[in-house]
Amino acid sequence: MKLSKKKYGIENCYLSNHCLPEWLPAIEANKKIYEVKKGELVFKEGEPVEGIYFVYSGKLKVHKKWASDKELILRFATDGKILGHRGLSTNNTNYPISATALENSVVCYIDMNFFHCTLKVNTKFAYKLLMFFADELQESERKMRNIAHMSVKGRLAQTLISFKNQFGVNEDGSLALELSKQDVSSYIGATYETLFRILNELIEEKAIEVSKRSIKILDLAKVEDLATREI
Amino acid sequence: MKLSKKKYGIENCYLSNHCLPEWLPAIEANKKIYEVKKGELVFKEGEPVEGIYFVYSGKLKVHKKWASDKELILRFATDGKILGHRGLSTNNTNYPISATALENSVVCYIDMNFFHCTLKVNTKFAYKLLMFFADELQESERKMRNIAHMSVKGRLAQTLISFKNQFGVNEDGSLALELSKQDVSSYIGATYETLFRILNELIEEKAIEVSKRSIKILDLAKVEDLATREI
DNA sequence: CGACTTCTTGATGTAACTCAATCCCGGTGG
DNA sequence: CCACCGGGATTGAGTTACATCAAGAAGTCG
Repeated sequence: MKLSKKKYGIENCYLSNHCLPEWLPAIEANKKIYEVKKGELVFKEGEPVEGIYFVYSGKLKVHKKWASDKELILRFATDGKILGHRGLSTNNTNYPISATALENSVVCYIDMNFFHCTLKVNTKFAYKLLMFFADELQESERKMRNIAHMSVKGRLAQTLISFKNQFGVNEDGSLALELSKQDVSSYIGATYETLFRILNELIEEKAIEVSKRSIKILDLAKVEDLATREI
Repeated sequence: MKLSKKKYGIENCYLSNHCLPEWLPAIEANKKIYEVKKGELVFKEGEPVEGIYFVYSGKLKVHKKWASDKELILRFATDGKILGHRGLSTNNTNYPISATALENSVVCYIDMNFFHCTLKVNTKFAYKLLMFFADELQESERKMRNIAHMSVKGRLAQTLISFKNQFGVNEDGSLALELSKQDVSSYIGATYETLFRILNELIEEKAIEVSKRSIKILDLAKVEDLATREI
């Protein structure tokens, strides 16, 4: 991860979009823009929290380690999203999770001290962020219940629906998110092999179509049914 | 759940503890105190969000439904804690979870409109709440990973440790939280029978002692080991 | 073209769920 | 006071979904 030499504005950034206009110059003065290569780590679980990141472009995953080679992917972040906000806490000073770029990305870094100032000065932003956190918490707990009680097939169906909603589809109808099967399985909390078998089941049922790194939903009703029937 | 006739101050309440002193009269004027009987619902998943609650006394569980008879308990709330803050969100206007009293409790209700005002006026409180949400999110994601990858035994051990930290122990060393086995199993995301067997294993290993509705940790080192070894 | 991931599939193991039977205990009514 | 009842606690047996392991096929990159 290295400082970008190119100049980036502060247009497409959660922070600047919700701040007071008079605060923008301060942000401009304090931000740092980093270019992150595919596969590169933005920050790592256990490291001390130093700042917060806003995604300008690219795709990243937020994940929590497990044993030596396992992980659980908690969410994916694309442009306009926040990264590292889980480190926002006074008593816990280390990142509880890691963030890794899935493709070459550009992120905007804000020092934590300055960010805390921002929060205190921009009450509207703080309010906005609070709502964002409430949503994240809801989503997190929904996912937790699913992992606890739903079958892998149901979770996969839910994941497909949420990918569709979050990232949309390409012209050909495939999900606009290229993920390795490895990542998908880490996201739904299953092994690679299990995911593979379940994908095949769905293909046989003509519910989806898989090619290379992309997935297309053929029978949305069926997938939606699978995603909700067990709840 | 019915309005309390008794007068309650606003001392032991997350809201009043973190607000501007000059805002306290407004809170006083807007609060409603409810008495909740054991087993009674404070609010229910799916219902429209109308307000937020602060626990004065008692113990409650926050849970998410599943099928007809299953549930996942997300957390327990005792005095000083917040309830219903998951409903704090502009786009989602229904509670994503339910809250039920485990024993007779007293809660303080604040209308959501007034609460939003409070947030806008009391920036320090909003900030405090933001930190609280960050912590909740961390905890939620830690628990999610555990449910995804940890054995029931490991999760139980973690749960015992966290109960000890959150609720403390009685003079006799037993956890100061009386729960039915049903509730414990819903909290760790396992069935009643499985929990029972695992409890027995731990008893045979002389790690814990169980009587009626209380649990005592005998061998803390062992429980701590179980709680961390798989991570 | 060989080394090296990533994919695919089968075989096997097992933790945990499910269902059902029995046990235990407190309450209730005769 | 005791027999009876009901519901939670306990235990057992069977089933299943999923993980694990292993090994071959197929891309892919120098």
